[in-house]
Amino acid sequence: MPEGNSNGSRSRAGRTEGGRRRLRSALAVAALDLFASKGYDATTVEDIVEGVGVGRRTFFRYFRSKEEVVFPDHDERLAEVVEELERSDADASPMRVVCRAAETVLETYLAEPEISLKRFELTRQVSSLRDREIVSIDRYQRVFARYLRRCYADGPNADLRASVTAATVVATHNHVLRRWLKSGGEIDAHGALRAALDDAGIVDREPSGASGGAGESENDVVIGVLRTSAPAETVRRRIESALREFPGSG
Amino acid sequence: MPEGNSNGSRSRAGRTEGGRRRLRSALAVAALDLFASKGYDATTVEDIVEGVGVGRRTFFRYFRSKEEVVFPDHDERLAEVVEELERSDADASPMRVVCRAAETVLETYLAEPEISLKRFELTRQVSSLRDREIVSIDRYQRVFARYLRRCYADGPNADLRASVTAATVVATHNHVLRRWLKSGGEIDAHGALRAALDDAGIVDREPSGASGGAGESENDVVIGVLRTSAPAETVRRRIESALREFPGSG
DNA sequence: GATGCTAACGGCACTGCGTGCCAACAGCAA
DNA sequence: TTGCTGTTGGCACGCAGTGCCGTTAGCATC
Repeated sequence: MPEGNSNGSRSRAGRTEGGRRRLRSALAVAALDLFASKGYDATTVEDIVEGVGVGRRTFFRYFRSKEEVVFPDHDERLAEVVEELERSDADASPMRVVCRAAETVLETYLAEPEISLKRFELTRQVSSLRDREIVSIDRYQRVFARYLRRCYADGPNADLRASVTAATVVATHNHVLRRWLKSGGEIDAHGALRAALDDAGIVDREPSGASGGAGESENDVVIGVLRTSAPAETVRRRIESALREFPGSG
Repeated sequence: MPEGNSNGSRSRAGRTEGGRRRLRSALAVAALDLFASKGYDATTVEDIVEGVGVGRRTFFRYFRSKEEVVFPDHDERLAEVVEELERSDADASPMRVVCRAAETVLETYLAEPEISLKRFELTRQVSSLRDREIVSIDRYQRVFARYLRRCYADGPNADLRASVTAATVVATHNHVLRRWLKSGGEIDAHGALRAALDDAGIVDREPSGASGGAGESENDVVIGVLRTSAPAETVRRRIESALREFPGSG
């Protein structure tokens, strides 16, 4: 009789389906409450499960680690982004696709502001959680880079261009997210992201009339930045780099 | 008599100064050897200290954790970069300073190729070590961004520009480092970094004659990239962004 | 040479995370 | 009732990392 539980009444009811998500949620809520009240390090898994009335072993069946309870279903989120990239229109500008994906990521934070803000507070205080978040952000960046690398596959310096572009988009996303978090979720994050992507020199908006063909490009003005004293190779590279921003040329 | 050590003869010699570094090095070597031979996870701290003939407790006096033995004196390296940025010429182009710093970081890898390559092999196999490296790379990026933020302090969008530039430089550095590691340390990493920074559209080279003054800028040609259908605000931003690349205008 | 001080080391015990294993139990089908 | 499956709790275990204390080497001092 392993029912030697000091906790008398517990709904040991069979959780075939919906019960699992309820319990998972209950564990997460209890954990975050404790983390906020007595600190992350001072909170043991024992403390968490005690409040929910469940065994310590069960906790690790719902979360791989104590840290994961702070970033639940992060894998699913990442998988969603991967899927979004994979099913993206092959004709669309890769830059635009990635920017959309960044917007999707931002959306996951905006969808539940109170949780995001609470997590932000936690990650600010606990270094191990901060590190964990850095790692998950890097996962997104990797996924972006992989997608872009495929798009650029035939061009020169595909790998470098993909890495740099992914880094730029992610850095911009993080900048906006940070501002949103620091504002307590007040500012218009979507608008800020659009503006920031624009400021960062990334083409996000679809050109007004054209759909990516080369026919309308006569209206475009190409401007680059270089010195007349620069070597010819540099000039070539810079112009190539500039041309990449136009759809249909990548 | 807690000298109940099964290990009979051990040089319990007094290590006042040089002995510390020797022991630290011996521990690191023993650890890396074991990691390579029987795997990181399968190697316990007990195993490591056993070969060196030292107590388990002592290991943690030399390394804060089992992971740190793979990335020794990473904090010092970071501190060196911070110092390099702080004592940089205030008149120099911030972009150039950061690129130099990235070169310094690359140099720390090139200085001891066999260790870097061994560590690369380890981080490829062990996810926790990979995560750890991602975090330390992010530390550099943060330091770069902080420096650039100060330089851009008076300009518009200083924070965003600093973050994006830092991300770009770091991504470029990582790209080159990765290629160097994958080549087994064969390729010319320095040259590759210069070329990559150039490809990524970053101004690294000092202009041939001028020293950053405005007097010589008549020789410069300003070229940007935008669409004629873009709103006026976008045009203004893009031109501003282009002008930033010239020394004396940031 | 005896004494005291400091720094490093070894060992021990302890906390806490994460895991493997097993018995118990609910739900369902035959 | 019997068998099968999935979930749970408890238990034991390995291991990382820490606090504590006794011991020892090295050095200065009397």
